[in-house]
Amino acid sequence: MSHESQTPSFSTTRRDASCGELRRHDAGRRVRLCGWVDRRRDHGGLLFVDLRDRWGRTQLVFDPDRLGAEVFAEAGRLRAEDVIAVEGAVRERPEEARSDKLATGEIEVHVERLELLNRAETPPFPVSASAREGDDVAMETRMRYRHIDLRRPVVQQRLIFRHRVVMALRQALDALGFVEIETPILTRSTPEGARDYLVPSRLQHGSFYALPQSPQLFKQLLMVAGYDRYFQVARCFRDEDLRADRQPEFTQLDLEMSFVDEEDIYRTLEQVLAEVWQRCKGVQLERPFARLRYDEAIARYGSDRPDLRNPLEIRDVTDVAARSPFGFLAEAAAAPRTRTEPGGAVRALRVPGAADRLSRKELDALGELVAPTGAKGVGWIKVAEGGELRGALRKGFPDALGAALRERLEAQPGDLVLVVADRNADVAAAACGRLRETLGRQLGLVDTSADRLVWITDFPYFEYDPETDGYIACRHPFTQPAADSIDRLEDEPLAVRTRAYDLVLNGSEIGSGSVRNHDVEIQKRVLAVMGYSPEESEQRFGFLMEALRSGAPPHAGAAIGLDRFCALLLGLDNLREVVAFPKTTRASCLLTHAPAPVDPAQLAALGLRIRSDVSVGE
RNA sequence: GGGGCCGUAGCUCAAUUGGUUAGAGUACCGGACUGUCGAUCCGGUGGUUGCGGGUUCGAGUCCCGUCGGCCUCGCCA
Repeated sequence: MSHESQTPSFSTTRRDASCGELRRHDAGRRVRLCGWVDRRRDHGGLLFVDLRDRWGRTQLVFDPDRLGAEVFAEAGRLRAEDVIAVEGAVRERPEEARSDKLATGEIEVHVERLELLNRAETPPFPVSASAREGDDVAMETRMRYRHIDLRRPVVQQRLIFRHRVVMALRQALDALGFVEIETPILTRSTPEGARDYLVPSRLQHGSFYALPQSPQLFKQLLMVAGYDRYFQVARCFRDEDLRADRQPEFTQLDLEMSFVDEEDIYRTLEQVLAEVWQRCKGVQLERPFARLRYDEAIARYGSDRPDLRNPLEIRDVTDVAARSPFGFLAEAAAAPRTRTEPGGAVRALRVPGAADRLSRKELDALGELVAPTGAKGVGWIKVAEGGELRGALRKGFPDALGAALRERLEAQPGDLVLVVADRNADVAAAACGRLRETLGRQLGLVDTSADRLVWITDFPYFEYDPETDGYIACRHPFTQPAADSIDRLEDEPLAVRTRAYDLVLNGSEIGSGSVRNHDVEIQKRVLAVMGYSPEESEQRFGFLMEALRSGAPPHAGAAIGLDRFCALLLGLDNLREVVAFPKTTRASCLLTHAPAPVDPAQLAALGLRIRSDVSVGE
């Protein structure tokens, strides 16, 4: 899984070595070891105990011929997870008794003295790595006994891997002149868009701190303060519903630089991440990373976080479909762009050689797959041996249209072509994106042998919000609008693009960032588009505006979702696997039973009273 | 807030159409065993089937409620 870091010396007052380091050349040494009883194999007249710590396992031999009867009897009473200290002689194992399953398999320690440091209750589930496979312990049980779960070698390796990732990041950033600075946890609400966790103030009844959703504003203030290059391994809090890839508190690698543009952020992060791959996975990352403009990503992959390991690509066939005798094709193609609608489109996905790989039933099921995107259905055409088209949709592309379609898609005999038409191009794109993802996986087209990173750039600044008939920022509103679209801020907000970027790894967004507004006038105009009056802007973000007026350098930054990043690097799909003390989907900690009711006196001190007539969520 | 799945021994699971005394592996306890490494062999303990109610001659199984966990849509970068 990972590269061993160098083992430090374990010589302390209680032990001479860890359980993972003794080798054949240590034979003859007298050593003291400490650890947990991993497993014991009791032969009556001879007793083996595997002693475990986080560095490995070492076989202990209790031989009554070399041991007092009392000590041997004491050894016989050892049970899994008892904590012991032993002293004995390292011996090379007999040839036939060597084990290649253990790094220490060539030696064993013949115990002469045994000290039981602490007796352990029978654990609720096995800690030993050599427990039977396939009997995965339920996450609920693991979280309830997390201190024991965390003792399992697989879990330890994950957290240690995470540590190595963080260390690689820290060292790489330090080498580049970055300064790690902590920002407040008790702060005030920042406009990140999520619900805040609130902390009541004892000294000011009725006022609340908010836990930060990110250090966004603080890091901008640090740029204003002249700190040039800042980073932080920052805890962030968002009080929203949970998912496998979402915890209520999570960690970001947060960074910000002054006197830079996008390119500097790209180069910096690429260098820092290459360091992580190098040191944590032993892999040389290809640099620079790939780049895609947002509209290009949507057009070719139907997603703003495409998995580039999937070779399938979407093509636009709107112009061909516009001439189709099929009404739904021609109408979708002709749907006009309006103030709030992007216009219609017909998109096609060619799946090479797949004409015979999907059954009629599977093809019909694609419609359901695509339904959540709002698409009405999926048409399909197969390219037969002679090049002629097959399937119900072929009549929608007669004669020259069929040829045009084949040419556009570079379709070969044996190919399957999936077509989605919609009066909203975004829907057609999203539907094709889903088809691409699902078929790529289902047909085994995704090349999982290498990690693929890609920057997504040139996002639209605003999104139309039908509920308020207004505009909301797609990213966050402190991003600079792209220079060549800034004039459209007031008259055509949807045409404005941001200087924001996402970093996508194997189809998952692992980070995002932007070039910030350092010009207070532009910042005001952006907030105005979002419906903030100058007074409101000043009231909510006054401290930022003030800072921007006080000598703010041009600055830009980014943040990497560290938990998700580590999970992806380890090929895990649940953040809980890389978080030491994770929470459930209801945001409780099964180990500490947080959140919990508090003493009435505590509430009184805060000036709070719990109303029983208001249910949760109201 | 909505949807889906799940809850049986410490753990991982089984239990026919609603049927009689709820089983297995492992863990645990006891015994045997001097080269094992998932030790092996023999024996044994262990159950409020999450909780509450209902239907039924009869409920682990069906229905309602509730608690908890997981996944997911909304929400959230």
